[in-house]
Amino acid sequence: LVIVESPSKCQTIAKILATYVKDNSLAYDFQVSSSMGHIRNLPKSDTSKKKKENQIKPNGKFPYTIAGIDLENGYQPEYVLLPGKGPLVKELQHLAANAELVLLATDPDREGEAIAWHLTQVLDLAPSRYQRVTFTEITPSRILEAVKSPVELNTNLVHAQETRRVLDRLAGYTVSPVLWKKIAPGLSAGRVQSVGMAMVVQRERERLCFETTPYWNIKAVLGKDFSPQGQILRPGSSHKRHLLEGDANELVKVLSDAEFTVIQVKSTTRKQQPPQPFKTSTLQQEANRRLGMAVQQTMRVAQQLYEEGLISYMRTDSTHLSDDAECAIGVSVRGQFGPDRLWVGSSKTKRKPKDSKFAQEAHEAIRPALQPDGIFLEPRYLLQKVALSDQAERLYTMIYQRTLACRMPPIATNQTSVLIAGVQEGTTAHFRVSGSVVIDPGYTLAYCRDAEEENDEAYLPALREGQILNAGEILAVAHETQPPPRYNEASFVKELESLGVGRPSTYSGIVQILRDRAYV
DNA sequence: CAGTGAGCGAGCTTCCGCTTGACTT
Repeated sequence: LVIVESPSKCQTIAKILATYVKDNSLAYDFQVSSSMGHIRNLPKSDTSKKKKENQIKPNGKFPYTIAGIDLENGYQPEYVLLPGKGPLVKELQHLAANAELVLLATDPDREGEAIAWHLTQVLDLAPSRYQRVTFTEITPSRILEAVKSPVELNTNLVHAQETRRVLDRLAGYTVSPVLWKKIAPGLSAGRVQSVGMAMVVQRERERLCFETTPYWNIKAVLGKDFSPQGQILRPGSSHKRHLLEGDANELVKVLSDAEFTVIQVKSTTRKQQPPQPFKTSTLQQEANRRLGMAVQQTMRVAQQLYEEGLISYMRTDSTHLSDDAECAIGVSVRGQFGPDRLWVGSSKTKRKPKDSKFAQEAHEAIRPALQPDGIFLEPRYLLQKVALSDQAERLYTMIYQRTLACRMPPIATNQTSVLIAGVQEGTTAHFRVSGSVVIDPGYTLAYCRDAEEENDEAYLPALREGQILNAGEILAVAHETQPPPRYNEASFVKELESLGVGRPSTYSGIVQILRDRAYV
């Protein structure tokens, strides 16, 4: 009996194992089943009987209790079956009893290890009756490898999970009742949500104490055929100069008859590396920015795509791609953009996946799923295969394009920066104007950049050093300093992840709690 | 005697993280 967490994996794994049994690589017959995530948890609240017991403390201590945790006895947790899991557990018990050996194949992360341990308890498995096996990809070679080389159940991980669980309850169930009493019933506090809330509060405080300050700088419209709108620089510096209104107007007057000369033209090539494959947090951010989807909506649609066998697992903190996926990317990129557009890079230049230091990497990156022929389904054939909502189609297309782009060359742009001096009666003012032109679109052929990123581009006419420019209009332009922006769902999730707060399966839930309980 | 209303007491809210599908709006 093989037990995994997600039922959608069962059939795939069963099929793979069956082929190995057929060619005698494996000696058992296999049955694959799933736990559907966790099977046990701390009780939501103590039974009234237990509460009464706890009210009278023989040792005279203040009767303080936390549901499901024995405070007097080394914080021993009490576990109960999750509501509704009874029939499933019974079925697993039955299967386990009739199986020669139980392979615990839950996810190779902290929660997965704990689920495996809970299974040993609930299914009453002696150490000789079970083995722990792990794999991060559901491919024939990896599955065979895993089954042939079982590992020890990692009790350190199991303890870590239990500690996490107990601490979360201790904190949440201690602070929340204070809020009911002091503020309003039904409020909540916890290790994750309160940190998220604090982020929002802190940002709002920064905004409140921010003093908007007006400033001016000077724009010079020069030349006949073009109008480079340069920014005036601080004397002897390459930084933009911020002026007071009076000084700005004064300078406009002085410069109105100035002679403008190009004193430096600097051109550099800039390369921008392709992005990393999607993981949950970045998918949520991009779907929010590009498709205008709420975090929760993104996850719902991604779940549909996953169930249709169109994308890999959508709750992941890894940007790793399997070898099979790399091959499929090669086929797609070569087919659509030509063989020279596949960018393997040398071992030095290749961008290594740089995952968050909090990542547990139980799964792959979020990418298109491999079809039976070993390649990705092109977005244009998507609707022929399966009926999908507009949103699902757009999300799949975004994932497909991003996955290809990750293995394509960097985008190269030519950045030109021109320094112009305006001289009048001994006063010299330096202006700078910059432009950028794409010389090699690189990965943007597959995955276009944000409108925001493209805004940086500006056409610049050919200019040479020493060239005299015709003075046109000189303007003082008023600006205001801006407070830091409020979070949106995307930037909020990004910040949570970078702080290591929450997990891929909970990002959307955190947003939901803050909204539903009207904390924000 | 039926209906009304005051007063009282009991029970509930809450954490985080892993999974679906069975529910209702």
